[in-house]
Amino acid sequence: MSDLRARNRQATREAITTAALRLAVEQGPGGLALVRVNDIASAAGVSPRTYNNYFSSREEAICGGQADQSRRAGDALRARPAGEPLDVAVTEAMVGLFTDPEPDRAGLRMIMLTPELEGEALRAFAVGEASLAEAIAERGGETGLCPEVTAAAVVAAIRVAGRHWLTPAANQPFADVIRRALGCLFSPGRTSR
Amino acid sequence: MSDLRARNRQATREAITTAALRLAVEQGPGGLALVRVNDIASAAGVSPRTYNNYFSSREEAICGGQADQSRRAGDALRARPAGEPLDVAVTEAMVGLFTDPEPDRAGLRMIMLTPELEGEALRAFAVGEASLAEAIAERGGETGLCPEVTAAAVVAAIRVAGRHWLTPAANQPFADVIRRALGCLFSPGRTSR
DNA sequence: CAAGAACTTGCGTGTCACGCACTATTTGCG
DNA sequence: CGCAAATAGTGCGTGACACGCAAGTTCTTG
Repeated sequence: MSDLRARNRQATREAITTAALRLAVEQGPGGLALVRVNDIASAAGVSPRTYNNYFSSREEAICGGQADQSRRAGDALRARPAGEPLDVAVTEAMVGLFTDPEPDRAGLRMIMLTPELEGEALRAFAVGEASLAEAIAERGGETGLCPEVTAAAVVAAIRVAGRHWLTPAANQPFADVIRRALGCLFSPGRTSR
Repeated sequence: MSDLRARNRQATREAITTAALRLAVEQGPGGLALVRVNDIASAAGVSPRTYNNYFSSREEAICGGQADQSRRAGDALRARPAGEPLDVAVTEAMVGLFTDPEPDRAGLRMIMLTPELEGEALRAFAVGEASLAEAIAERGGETGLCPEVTAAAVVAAIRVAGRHWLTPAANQPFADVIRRALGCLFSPGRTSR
C-alpha cells in the first residue's frame, strides 16, 4: 500500500463529484443555485471545509468527473497500436474513452447545457488537450503548434458531438456521433451524413 | 437615433470591461483576488450594483471584451467575397477579426494565462462558435454537424495560436501564427514549420 | 516505535451575487 | 406638446461562499 493515502484521496474526490453531480441533476438545470455546498458535503460524507479543500467552487465539483475523464485522453491514444494511422488511432481512442461506459444522459445534459456551468464544462474538456497534444506529438514525431491544434480541434469536435448526442432528435449511439464528428475534421471533403 | 438607450448600454458595458481588464492587468496574474468589485465599478464610473447588472462575476467582466470580439466571428466570415474557398475565407476573416487592432499582449496574457480566468476565457472564445457555425453553414450549404465541428475547431485553433503568440520565444506577428494554426487544420498533410 | 508529514475539521472573516424597492431618464402615443 | 409606460441606475439588506488559521487525527518512514 504505497499510497493508501492517494487512493483515499481519489475516493473522496470521486465521492464529492458524484454527489455534486447527482444533486445538481436532481434540481435540474434551472435550480443550480439550490444546490448548497452543505448538501454536497454531507451527501459525500465529508465536512464543508473538506469539500472546499478539493474544489473551490460548486461548478468545479460538479464538472470534476468530466475533467477526470478528459484527462485520460493522452493515455487512451498511447494505448492504440503503433502502426495505426493517426486519424483512426485518435478516433478509436476517443470513442473508447468517452463511450466505454456510455455516459449518463442526464449528467452530461446538466454539465453541457446549463449556462452557469458552461465555463467549467469547457474547462473540464480542455484539460484533455494538453495530454492529448503530447501523445499526438510522440506519435507523429512533430512538435510545436500542429499537435496542439489537432488536439484542441479533436476535443472541440467531441464537445460538439456531445451536444448533438443530447439532442432529442438524433437517437444514435454516442460512438457513431463521435465518429461522424471526427470524420468532419479528418476528411473535410466527404460530407458524412 | 437608433436607440440612444442601446448605445449608452453598450458604452457602460465597454467601460466596465476595459476598467476590469485594466485593473486585473495592473495587479498581475497572481493578484486577481485583489481586484475588488468596488474598484472596477468606481473605475468605470458606475455603482457596484450596476456593475452587477451587467456581469455576474469579476471573471465575466474581465473577459467581456474578448467575448464581444469573438461574437463577431460570423459577421467577419460573411464579409468575405462569395467566391472565395471556405478555408481561405475563414482564415482571412479570422486574421482580420483578431488582428485588425493587434491585441494588447498584457491583456491577452492575463485572460489566457490566469488559471482562475481559464473557464471564462474559454467561454469568451466559445461564444463565437455559434455565429461562426451559422455563417459556415450558409456558405457551404451544408447543415448540421459538420459546420459546427469546423467552427469549434477553428475557434480552438485560434486559442492555440494565441497561446503560442504569447510565448516569449516566438516573436512573430499574430496574423502569421493564426495562419499557421489554421493551416494545420485545413491542410493536415503539410507540416508548416 | 517515535518523529513528522498529510489530511480533516471547526471557526471566523471579508467578499460577493442578487432580490427588492425607489428614482431618473428615455420612448412612444394621443 | 405633455403624459404614461418601459427601461436603466442606485442603495440597502441578506444569504451564501471561499479561504486563512489553528487545532486534532491518521498515515508514513526511518
